[in-house]
Amino acid sequence: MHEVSAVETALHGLRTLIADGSLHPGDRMPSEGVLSEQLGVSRGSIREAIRTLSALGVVETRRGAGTFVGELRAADMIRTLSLTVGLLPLESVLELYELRRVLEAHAVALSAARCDDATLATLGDLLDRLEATEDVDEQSALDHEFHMGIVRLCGNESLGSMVSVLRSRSRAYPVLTPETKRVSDAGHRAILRGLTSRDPVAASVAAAAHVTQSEVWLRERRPAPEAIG
Amino acid sequence: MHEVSAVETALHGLRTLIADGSLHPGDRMPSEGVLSEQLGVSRGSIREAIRTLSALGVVETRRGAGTFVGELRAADMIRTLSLTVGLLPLESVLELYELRRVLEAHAVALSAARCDDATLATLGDLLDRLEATEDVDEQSALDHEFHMGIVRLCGNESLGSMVSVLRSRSRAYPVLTPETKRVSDAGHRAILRGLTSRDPVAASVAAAAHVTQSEVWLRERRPAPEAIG
DNA sequence: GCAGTAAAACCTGTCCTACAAGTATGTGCA
DNA sequence: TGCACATACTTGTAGGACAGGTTTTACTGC
Repeated sequence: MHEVSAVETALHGLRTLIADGSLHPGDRMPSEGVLSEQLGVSRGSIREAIRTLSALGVVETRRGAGTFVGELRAADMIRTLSLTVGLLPLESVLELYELRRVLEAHAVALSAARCDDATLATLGDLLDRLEATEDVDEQSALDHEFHMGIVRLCGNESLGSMVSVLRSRSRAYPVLTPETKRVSDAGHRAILRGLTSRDPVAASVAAAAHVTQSEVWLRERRPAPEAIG
Repeated sequence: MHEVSAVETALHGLRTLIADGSLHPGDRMPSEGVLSEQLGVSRGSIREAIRTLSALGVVETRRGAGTFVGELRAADMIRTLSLTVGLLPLESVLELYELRRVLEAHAVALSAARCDDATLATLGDLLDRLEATEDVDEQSALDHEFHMGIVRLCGNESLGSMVSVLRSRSRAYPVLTPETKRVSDAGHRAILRGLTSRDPVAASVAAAAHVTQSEVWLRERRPAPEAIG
């Protein structure tokens, strides 16, 4: 057998502190110096373990104040994927379109049963502006706002977070041209009609078709990706 | 504005090396000492940045040999979530059941159109053994093997990885009793029938029902979770 | 007594050095 | 050619030191 590394020891210790209820969401963890002594590893190893948990959305460190246990919500942990999806090759992005299609369609179906008139009006305004503008950046921003505004209504934060991650990567590829934009605009209206008539199936089908259309455009054109902020 | 931290500098530098094509999947990265000099930060900061990327499944470190760029597949990055789902409270787990139901049902539908007779025979053997044994640990292992054996066939690694993550957490809750196991066994047979008849809809519906059944049992009993390895 | 301020204690962020331990490389001998 | 060994290189870990934040404490002036 091979020796257990110091960082693994630290990681296990920190995980246990959270898992066994010694630390609750929002609590401040013991300082790095104290943890170093308690777990019997150097402060550097403690810091590397904390970095790992921080990258995964489990803890959050504030300089000078301490390291705090996160809210331990699934949405937060899923969100951490957004830092890495930007490194995936086009092949993987196309693979993720299948996840996005299924999840976004489901989310829209849920939202169709929950949205109110005020929200529908807001979404309609977004589409009006989206159809009016010719600025590509503004189009992308409005498109994202429209879709995420719907997904946020679905009542499942994890689902919304996952869709957000999947969408963030797709946004890096500019597939909208004057011609494709007309089709895209029509797709948006179809989704909104489904929501307005509180028809989950119609809205869901329209969303799935919309995602699939984007995927087809991406497969056809395979443009170079733009950097993600 | 606030100064950019050293670790952020290192993280950005490493990310750029991968994103701009200087480093390809499988390549060995420059040593920590070289990176430290090139990016102008200490070796400790380089190590923390590498830890972050390692936690997110982007790079892989082998002691004495070096740090290597991962395969940059979405499935690998999704898999990193499995280290943290064990920390989620029951409330979040129930939220994730919705994702699992949608994704697993979709995966099973895809598998129904792709599976061959040999695989079906293997899956049938698994169910025979699952129905025969009374050992809880073996039941859990066989159940997992059956489900993942199906999901792996779906042809989308990301989807399979995501379902695997979602299932790993559910497995920590022992909801199987002699009574519920009979229902569970029947559910497994229904899924297998759908696969055998190459009927994606039947298989998908059976899978969704199976997941929902597990969720209902969990909501009713709310047992204490068992530690995940 | 109270408010405000200054000091002290504390915490994370960073860099440095040193060494242990694992891996790959190259060299020389048989 | 093939094997054994020494060497260089790489990651893993520990410890010390200080900078730059935040929180707490204590003190001063009113």
